[in-house]
Amino acid sequence: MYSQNLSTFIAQCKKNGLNITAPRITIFKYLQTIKGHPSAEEIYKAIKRENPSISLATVYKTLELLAEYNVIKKVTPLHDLARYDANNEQHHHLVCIRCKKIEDIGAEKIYNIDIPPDTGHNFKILNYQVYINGLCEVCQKTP
Amino acid sequence: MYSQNLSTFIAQCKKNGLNITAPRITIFKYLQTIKGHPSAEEIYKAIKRENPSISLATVYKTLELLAEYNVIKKVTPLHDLARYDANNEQHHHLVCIRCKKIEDIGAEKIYNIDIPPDTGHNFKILNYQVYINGLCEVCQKTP
DNA sequence: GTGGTTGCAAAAAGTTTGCAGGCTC
DNA sequence: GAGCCTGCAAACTTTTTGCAACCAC
Repeated sequence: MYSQNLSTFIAQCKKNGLNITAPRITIFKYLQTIKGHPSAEEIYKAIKRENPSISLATVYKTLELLAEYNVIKKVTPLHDLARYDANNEQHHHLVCIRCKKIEDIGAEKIYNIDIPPDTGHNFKILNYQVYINGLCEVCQKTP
Repeated sequence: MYSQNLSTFIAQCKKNGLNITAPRITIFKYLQTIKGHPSAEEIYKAIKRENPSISLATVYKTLELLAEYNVIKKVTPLHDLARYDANNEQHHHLVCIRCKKIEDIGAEKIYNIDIPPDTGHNFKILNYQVYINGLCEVCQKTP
């Protein structure tokens, strides 16, 4: 699977006016190497071996910053906190990136989704959900 | 959109050996009424008007319990905390429900997904991600 | 009456912030 | 050298836990 290399990363940082610093390089290299999607805490623990003086706050700040400039991706479609839903039919979600509102969209609206029986990871599929990110009606109107 | 009614809810609770109590009814009714997907805090604030003695801890406990028995749905495919990813190509995710590991799956593996231009919510679509829940190779083998 | 459930308060877990010192450019 | 960035510590937010009192069955 493709993941950008170090020089691309450096170029992206420069383009956005971000300094190239040891913590940033270390964090990026770790993300690039590791399979899966570590949490800030996991990243912190792992890179502490290589750079013992690094702080957890820096890891958080760096990750947020890089994600903000789209240099890395923050994998949390639902923002900060857990949310609950009395609708336990199969359905998907429209997530407003500005006001964080979540609306349901019926499964019947998204048709023809082909999930391959073999994902190439020996993964046993139980169910799936589609998260559509965008702007809700209200946020489209307010600039 | 369909959402189960009160008698179904009561039946489901009984089936699972859960007592029918005032907080549970209140929480369920609120979830059933409200559009969107409130957080525990939002639910707490809203139902406090109707039942001022309710506590936030009870709301958390109730929601977790109901979600555990699949009476309601917890909308947080990524579990507890934020996760990060150096792969900023379009891709989707395999989420192991047991060990919480997340693996990437290339967008090319999921073909033919038809997101309707009009979702029926006047929502402006920017992008979307598919979360596939299931069991990873390791967790399939360990009982 | 029994056991499950609640409310309270305290603790834990995760994340953000302010600031002085240090590093990149 | 200027300004961005880091590390530290403290604060804050979200969630969990322990326990005595209470309520559903």
